[in-house]
Amino acid sequence: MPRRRNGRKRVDIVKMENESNLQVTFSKRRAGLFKKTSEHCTLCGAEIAIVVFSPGKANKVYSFGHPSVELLVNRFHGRDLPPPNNEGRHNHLLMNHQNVVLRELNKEVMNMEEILQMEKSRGESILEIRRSSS
Amino acid sequence: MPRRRNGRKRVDIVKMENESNLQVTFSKRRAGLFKKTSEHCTLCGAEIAIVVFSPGKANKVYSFGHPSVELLVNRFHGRDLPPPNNEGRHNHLLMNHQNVVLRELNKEVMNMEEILQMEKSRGESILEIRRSSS
DNA sequence: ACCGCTATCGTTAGCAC
DNA sequence: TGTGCTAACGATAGCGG
Repeated sequence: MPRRRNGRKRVDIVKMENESNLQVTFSKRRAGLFKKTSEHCTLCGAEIAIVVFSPGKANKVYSFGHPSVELLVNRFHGRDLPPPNNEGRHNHLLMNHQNVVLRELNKEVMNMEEILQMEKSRGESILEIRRSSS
Repeated sequence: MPRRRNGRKRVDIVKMENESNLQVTFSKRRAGLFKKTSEHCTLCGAEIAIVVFSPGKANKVYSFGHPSVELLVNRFHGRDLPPPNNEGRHNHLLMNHQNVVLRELNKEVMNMEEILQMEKSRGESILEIRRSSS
């Protein structure tokens, strides 16, 4: 007789509290994430770099990149890496780049605010329809 | 009368040949990948940077990073950024400030992503209710 | 090109070991 | 802690608009 199990339940996307569950979930989902990343590369011919730091004290690093993390990160920066010994120059370039990122993030926030507004009114209009058709 | 559709079929993980299908799949799977990445961050408190270049001529770049792609990539390279001279120190302080701003902005984006998701599923559940009550 | 739909496939939470 | 299982959940291929 096959023993009935409960199976999985929905899980809210909020920080997990239970430490040991968190570890298990971190491992499982990290594996899934890397698999999906690799599939995305192969299926679509996309070039992807991903770097994951584990939570907590361990703070181990896991990475995957095709063709390579370095190459893609350099291309992301739109330049070759500066010589690591020239600190001032390095920081200046980084700061310039951070300004760009800041600008882009701000744009992102603005876009999302717009989308959110649209979603809200969509929901409300549906409520309107329900109300008026009841 | 509800028309029966075929639904999805298994798909081998090999480079897709059909260009237009590839574009669609790239968009859909990229969205899924970023969602999973963001969920991994939130659920497990992991720190993740991901950079995706679209295939073909367009070669657009999509990225997500928490706290930020820069910070994580720098940590990945094993070089923290503390220069000791005055100018460097000045820049360093500025950069710390910018990192704080980046973190805040990223949090904002993530919060909004969450809210947006909730709004979306709210809309969908309302649609469900409408469907089942009609 | 983009969005909505849904049958089907793929991922994973909760257990048991 | 790690491996294996499976019901249930979530992602998405194939269509239609």
